[in-house]
Amino acid sequence: MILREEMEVRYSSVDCPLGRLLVAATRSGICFLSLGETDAPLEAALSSDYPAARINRGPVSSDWIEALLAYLNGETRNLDLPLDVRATEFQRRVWQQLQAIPCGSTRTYGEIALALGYQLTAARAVGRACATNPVSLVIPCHRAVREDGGLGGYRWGLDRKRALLAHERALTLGQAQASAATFRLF
DNA sequence: GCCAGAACTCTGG
DNA sequence: CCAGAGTTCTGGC
Repeated sequence: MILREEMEVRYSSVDCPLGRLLVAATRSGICFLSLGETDAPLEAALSSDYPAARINRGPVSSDWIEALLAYLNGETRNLDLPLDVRATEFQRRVWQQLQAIPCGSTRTYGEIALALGYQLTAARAVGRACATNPVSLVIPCHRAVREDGGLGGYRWGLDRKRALLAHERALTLGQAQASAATFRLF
């Protein structure tokens, strides 16, 4: 990930249906999100992505955290939160495509490549751009899947990707309550 | 700059 | 079904 000197990052972590959720933000928006079992690896991932930033545990907008939890609890389907992420032009275009995928559906890496005007073979590069998305959930990289029906990969664990897609599918079918109640990993 | 390696996809055996 | 090649981009050296 790109480093920005003198960047001030605060982070906070909470329990959520998928385990631990770490939210990191600058003054202007969310710059990093991670999901895992325990805080330690999530903190390590944060510093690894922002090696030059001044990172401290501290208050993060409760509105943002509430919005994320509401989404994970099936109370809302859209996440429209301010972001503060650095990206190459290509990444920005891919991430924009990801955000255009409606909750409950998916696109293949190849479809995204074509939508951007590239050859189908650019799918691999699209996968790379998805993999380096620093703000999962808000930029829904879990909605990108393989052409052959496979899930592809997920930085925070394929079980979470699978759970997120099942959750969103259920939400779309109007089974929010059922989904919220059964949202689990294994 | 150059290079190896990707969260891919298609082809051929 | 598996191996290999082709495409496009990125991070590290």
